[in-house]
Amino acid sequence: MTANILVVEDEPAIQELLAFNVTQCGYRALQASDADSALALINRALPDLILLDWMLPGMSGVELARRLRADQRTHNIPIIMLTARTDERDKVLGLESGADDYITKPFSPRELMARIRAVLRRRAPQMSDELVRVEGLELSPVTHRVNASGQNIDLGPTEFRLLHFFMTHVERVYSRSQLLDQVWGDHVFVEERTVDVHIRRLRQALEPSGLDSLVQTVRGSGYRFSRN
Amino acid sequence: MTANILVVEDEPAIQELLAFNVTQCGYRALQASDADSALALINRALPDLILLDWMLPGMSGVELARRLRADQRTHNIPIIMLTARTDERDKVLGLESGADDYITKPFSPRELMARIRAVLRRRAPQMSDELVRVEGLELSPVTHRVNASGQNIDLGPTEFRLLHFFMTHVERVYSRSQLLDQVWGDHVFVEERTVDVHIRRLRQALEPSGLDSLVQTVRGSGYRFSRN
DNA sequence: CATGAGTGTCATGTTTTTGTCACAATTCTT
DNA sequence: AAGAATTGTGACAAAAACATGACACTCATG
Repeated sequence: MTANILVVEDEPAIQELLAFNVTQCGYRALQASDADSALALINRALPDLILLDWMLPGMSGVELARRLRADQRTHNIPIIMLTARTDERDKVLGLESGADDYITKPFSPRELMARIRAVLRRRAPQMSDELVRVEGLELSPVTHRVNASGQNIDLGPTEFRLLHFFMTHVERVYSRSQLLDQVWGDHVFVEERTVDVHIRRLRQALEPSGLDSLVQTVRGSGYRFSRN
Repeated sequence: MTANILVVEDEPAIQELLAFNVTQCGYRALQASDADSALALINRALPDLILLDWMLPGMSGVELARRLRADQRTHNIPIIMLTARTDERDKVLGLESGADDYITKPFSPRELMARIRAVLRRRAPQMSDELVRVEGLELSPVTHRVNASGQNIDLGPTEFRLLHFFMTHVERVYSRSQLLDQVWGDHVFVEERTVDVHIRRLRQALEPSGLDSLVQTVRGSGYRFSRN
């Protein structure tokens, strides 16, 4: 879920600064200090975004950007170009390099982050915003509402995600740790029994509509969402 | 249904490049190289969007933008400002002059297109200047007024845009960053919490009419405008 | 140049959410 | 049936999310 961001910058201090800011914001930072090792890294672990320094030893950032655009696999990885200064000469090159955004040094971390988020958001594939229906239950990711045969049901964020997951994965049994991975995220450290508590809260919320029986416990294995 | 885009740029090479990219993307391109001929063209064939160079011989781009905003008919034509400068003060100026977005040279065609699409998309659902009515609330984009069952409500510019956006996007939940994109513009670097403050100001303004309950907060997700 | 409106940010209150635990209830083993 | 696992429940403290009020800054206007 967290995006991988590749930082390509030859000056160690700036590279570190960039990587720091990136990780600080919850992204994973990959680092390269020249175009060749960047290419190698890109082929190995396709990043979700590339912060690319304009000037690099050997192959320049512009050249690297061109190559990435030429390759089918890397064709639509967004690139944010880092430039030291905006001078006329660079303008012409910049128009064709295929970068998605530019940022000139010196830059503020906030501006950098804003641009990263903006670019990622633009690229973000639209999630399945479809209305999910199961057995008289309707959950709409878009409006963030749940209702059981007309009656509105309100849930806390976690219960909402949990129900959403269940409704899109009916019939199948999930262990507590699987649910933690899927609903909480695979990086969080919480007790497995916490799942029980949220299952209970979900059932409690569904109770007035009588649909709480959809949340079934499979002793020794986990939970399942299903009619029957 | 293809949109007309007016390119106002004095440097012939860049003008051509812009026009080329614009048509390449399926839009119709109109061209002008100074503010006066731009005005003439605008009055003749109202374009759907204007790409406006910051620096122009004679009347500057900023001045032209101001005039367009002052005129009833051109008041809501979206403008994307093209600027060579990158410092914060100019950015603010550009925005307050009424531009919907701006882009600094050097820019890539990709970036330009992304912004054009973004701006057009933003404008599209709002259609014309029709009076918007929701649940006893009336908002008129033309007169820039809001009233709740006869009682006039006055709002600051930001609250007005926020309410306008909400009224034309009822029921759906928007995250703070989405609201920043939609109401502020996706290039503005402001704290996400700023949204909270403006939500509060909007609620405060709606309170006397009791309609403040339409602005709902969805914990962990954002805000929603809706009855219920 | 003072004034007042409009904004963005911050510090501080308030409310909700959440993870954990202790203990009750249930089911399974022997 | 007793004991061992396993799951359900209610309570609670800590954390997170949100609301609110204050303040500084900018800018157009008089």
